[in-house]
Amino acid sequence: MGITGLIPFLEKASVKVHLKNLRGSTVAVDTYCWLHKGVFGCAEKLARGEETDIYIQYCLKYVQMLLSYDIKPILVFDGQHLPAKALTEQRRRESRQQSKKRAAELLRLGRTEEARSQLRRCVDVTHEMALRLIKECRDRHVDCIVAPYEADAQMAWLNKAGIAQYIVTEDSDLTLFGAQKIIFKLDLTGAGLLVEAVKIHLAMGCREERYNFDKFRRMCIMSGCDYLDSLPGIGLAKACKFMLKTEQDDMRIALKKIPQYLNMRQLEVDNEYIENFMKAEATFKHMYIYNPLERRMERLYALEDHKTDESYCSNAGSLLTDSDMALNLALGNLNPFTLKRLDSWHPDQSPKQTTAKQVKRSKHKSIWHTNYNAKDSLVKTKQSNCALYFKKVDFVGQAIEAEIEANQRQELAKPTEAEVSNMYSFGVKRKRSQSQSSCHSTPPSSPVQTRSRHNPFAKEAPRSPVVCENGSLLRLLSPKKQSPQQGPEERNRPESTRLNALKRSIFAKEQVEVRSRFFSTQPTKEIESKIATSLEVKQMENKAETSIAEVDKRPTSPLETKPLVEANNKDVVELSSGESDDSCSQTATLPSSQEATLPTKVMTPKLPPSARRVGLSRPKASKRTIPNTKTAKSDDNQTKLSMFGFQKRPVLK
DNA sequence: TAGGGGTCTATAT
DNA sequence: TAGACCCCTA
Repeated sequence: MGITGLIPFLEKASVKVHLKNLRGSTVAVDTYCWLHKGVFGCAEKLARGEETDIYIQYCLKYVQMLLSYDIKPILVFDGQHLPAKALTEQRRRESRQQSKKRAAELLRLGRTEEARSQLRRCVDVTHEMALRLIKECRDRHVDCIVAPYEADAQMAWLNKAGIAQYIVTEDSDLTLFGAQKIIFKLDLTGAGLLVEAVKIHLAMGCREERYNFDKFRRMCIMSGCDYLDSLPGIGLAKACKFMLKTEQDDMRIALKKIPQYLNMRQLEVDNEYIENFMKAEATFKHMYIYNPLERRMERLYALEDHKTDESYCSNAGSLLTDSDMALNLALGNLNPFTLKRLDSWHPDQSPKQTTAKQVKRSKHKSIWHTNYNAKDSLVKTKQSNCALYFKKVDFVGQAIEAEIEANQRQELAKPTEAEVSNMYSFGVKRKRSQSQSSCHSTPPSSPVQTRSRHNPFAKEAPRSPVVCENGSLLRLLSPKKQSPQQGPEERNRPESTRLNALKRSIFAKEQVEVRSRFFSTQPTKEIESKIATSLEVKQMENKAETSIAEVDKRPTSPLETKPLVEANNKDVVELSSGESDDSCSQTATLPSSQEATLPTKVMTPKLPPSARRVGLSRPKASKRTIPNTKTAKSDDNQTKLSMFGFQKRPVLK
């Protein structure tokens, strides 16, 4: 869930970063983010119960990338669910179960594309899958650690202890655990967005001397987090306003002033909300982590350091008294949910000469080494501009010099940033992106600013006039963006809007199926180059239309031309029969007997544009009915909260 | 008009 | 999980 809108909120505390500038450092990685993305690419295989290592390879690509920049990765995995999240997890399991049922139903109706979409939602990342990755990492001498509870707290501790200088994650919650340097949105080109805790006051809009981290954390909790829903009508902006106004450090007193300070007289802050707020704050501060140097569990911050009453820590996990069990959990040898032993690897035992496969091994010192100390996390190396300079990584078992040479050749052959910019710049601007880029406080590191897909954080570069300021080729070609039938209002729109509508209608007529967001096929490049040289919008439409015909004519793979496969009703019944989806102890896969129900790839009949939801507007039927909004919403909120294991919260009168 | 909140989509290959 | 988009409220 995270903190809604936190990453954009932290824009003034953020800066674009590239791994080449982090050489010699250690990075803790929220590995479930990678696993989730990796699983997306092979969800159908997993759902069919087929063997696949696509998700492993996906993660290893990132590991390899970090190593190639001489960065020591520490892969961190989630452990047990916190009691506060048990019901959330149950909800997720139910949701997966629902997706499984829907997939079965859709297959029965022959709507296989939609069924695929549902299948992607019903596959979960299990500890067994994580363990496969851990084993691969062991082969490569890459450190892994399973947190007793949330990986976020574990990574924040690694950062606090000086073991990891940076943290890589997609989850904005991590900022609340006190991590100092967090890299969001790391991509396979090595680019990411660095958020630095020391700059958070800039995002909050207050002077440094009036800022402290507690204010920020409290603001985030107030706006709604994993451990506490927000009060109705309170988001980040209002929470920030309140935290800047109040001088009261005792939140039990301060929170009661929310209605006055925010001029929301109808808001009621009761004692239950205040108690739950205190518990949420304690959860972020005092969650249990595993200290690999001392080989014991401890709290992220000691209770006495923050003068926290232990009674508030009921959601911050509990201490495992069996130290051997705690160690084996941290090593990944135990299933965190069932505590069943799955492996017996131990860092103090000499590594087995297991693998016949040729893998590159890192020679960074392991955090599990008995003589490891935080100073070992910084590896002194010379700077290099070559992104794939393997020499510094000091792998063994490989012809390194030859590889360095090959990689340098490859690096030199890459297009320059300016070339990439030319290839991918379409001049698209969405309203939100504009506002974000306008208040970016840090200058770009490169003299050539790009907006390429490879560098999504690059600012708009001064460049030659673009042909189509109003929409990218992507938007042009996307059949999802078809507008409703043109009416009288449509005719009154500005010319550019009408032209766009016309473009969309052209493509609707052509029934183009666009598969790649990046239009990587050859005909697409032709479209781009044609459009780039055209100055007349009308002319561009004609050319695009021609190009679409080319796209349509492109040879289709045998898989694409497979006839629609009728679903096997018997299997569908089995599929939807509600077998338990216990992600805690089993892989969330469908029985292999259901394989026949999943055709490899089929073309589905297209819905007419009018049958689709255009944009994201809510269907008429689902519009909120104003008079009942507050009561309905607060009821819903209370339900949500009770599912979190907390009591009902204050509602609007 | 700013901001909260609901809904939908992409994520990989 | 984040972001985009849209609708609604104060």
